[in-house]
Amino acid sequence: MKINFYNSLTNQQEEFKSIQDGVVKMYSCGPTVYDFAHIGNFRSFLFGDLMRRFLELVGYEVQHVMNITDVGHMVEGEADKMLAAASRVKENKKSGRVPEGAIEDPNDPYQIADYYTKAFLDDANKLGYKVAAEYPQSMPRATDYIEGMIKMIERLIERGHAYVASDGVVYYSVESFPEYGNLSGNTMDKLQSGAGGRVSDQNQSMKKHPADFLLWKPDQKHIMKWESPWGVGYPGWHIECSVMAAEKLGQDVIDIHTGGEDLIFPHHECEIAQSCGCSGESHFANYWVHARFLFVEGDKMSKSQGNFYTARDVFEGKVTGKPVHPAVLRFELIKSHYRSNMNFTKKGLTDSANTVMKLIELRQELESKAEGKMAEVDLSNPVLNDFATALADDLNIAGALAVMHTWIKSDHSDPALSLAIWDKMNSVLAIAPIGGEGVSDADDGGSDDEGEAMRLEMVAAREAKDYAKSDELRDKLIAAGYDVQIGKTEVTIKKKLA
RNA sequence: GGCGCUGGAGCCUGAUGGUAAGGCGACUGCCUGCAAAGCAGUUUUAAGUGGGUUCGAUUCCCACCGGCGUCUCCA
Repeated sequence: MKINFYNSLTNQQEEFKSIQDGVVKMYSCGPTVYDFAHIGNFRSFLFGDLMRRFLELVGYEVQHVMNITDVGHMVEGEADKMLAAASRVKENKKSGRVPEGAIEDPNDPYQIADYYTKAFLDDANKLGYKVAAEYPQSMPRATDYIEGMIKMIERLIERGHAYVASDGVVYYSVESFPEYGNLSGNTMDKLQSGAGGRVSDQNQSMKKHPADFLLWKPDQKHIMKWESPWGVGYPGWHIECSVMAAEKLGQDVIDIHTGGEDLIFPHHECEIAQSCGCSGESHFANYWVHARFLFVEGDKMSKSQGNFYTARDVFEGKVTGKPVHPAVLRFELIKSHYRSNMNFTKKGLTDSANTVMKLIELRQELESKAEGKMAEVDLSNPVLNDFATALADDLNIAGALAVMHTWIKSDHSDPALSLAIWDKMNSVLAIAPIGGEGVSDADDGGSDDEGEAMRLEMVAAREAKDYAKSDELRDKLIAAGYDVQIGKTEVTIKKKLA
């Protein structure tokens, strides 16, 4: 099957070929762990997950690594991120968002990072992020790789790509790497120093070139610091990804590197400069694939706008007023193309809930009809072939979903076959539980005691032909988030997914 | 200003040089005590603007306009 991805490096769709036959090595830039991850973060992460799962569907063995950034990097002119996190944690403890006892000492950055790392893994797991669910060893933490970063910096100095400035700071010399700017288009002559308004002139004076970026900063006072040949201090932001990608994936050139579009410059540009500067190879990753940003109800998501949602905000019902099943959020976040700005809306969420419910019900129906039988199916199956072919076209998810919708409506006279097709599609979509997947099925269509009590009361009322009472109970159940169906003699209720 | 992406019905969107497909929603009917769900049907003047190529352009090309990202915190 011919697979195309849009490569940010060349600004065009390219046919995908892996370096090693049948194996794909991919790296995704992960979260910084000094706050809960938001739905925008997850849109980008889940796009990487979708890509991974698609590649597996078509037969690749995928080695997917995602880092956890737990080093508090210095932000010029602002407080250190970990220090900022410390004060936020103190506030969150007061408000109860961070439970009592979860972080004993908010002034200990390791405890903060550890807490938010666990929270992230928990969210990612619920959302069916395969690496978090099944390969936690492929999620390295930056603080465990300081030694490797120091080695890479030493090698970059040896090879003439880095220098120690007069203030003791180690910088990467962009002029030593003519390819700098190939990914972002921000070549050295075009870079307008400080056009983004984030650079202070002060820190520029020690550099050989304004675009030179930091590799190691000696700083005794920094909240997280390590010994190094250049004094006690901390590493630059970009070096961790170069080091962890090489160490975890075991080679200098990898197949795919993903991330949010904002990471193209400077982060990914700098990663390329570091990795290639160190290895001498012409490429760090052969395919750079970036996800567009997410909007909320047509606006940019921002804390000041009040439309800033973490994944757990959505789960807990802070967006819709009702709890949302993680599978619904996952589906909502992956159902639009990764290179378009998706618009996250309440309506979209309820739409997704309907689709997810429909799929789950179809599977339950197929399962009971199949009576334990399961067919073997592969991509020679026309439905799956159409599904995979759509995704092979730069992850055309809408096309794949169109295939799926058509298939749902089609004839399912061979339930064992349909079940197998369903599971194959779901191995990519991961919106409902199949053996060992990350999404819990605890509340898929079930009901709790309170709902059950109301249901029984309703049945009794109906036997007594007390329709007023029956209707009242029905309204209550609906308000409590149930779908209520009244049959000839029975009443069934189902917890809605969103 | 540079570089890059993007523009379709109420919403999300597929394919496509020749009738623009599907999903959601909405509406109607069957069903129901009434609903819901399900099934059937309806939702027919939907492609930012202006040029160009063409017998014919939503599709290819150019310009413009709008939206978005980036230009040293960032998914």
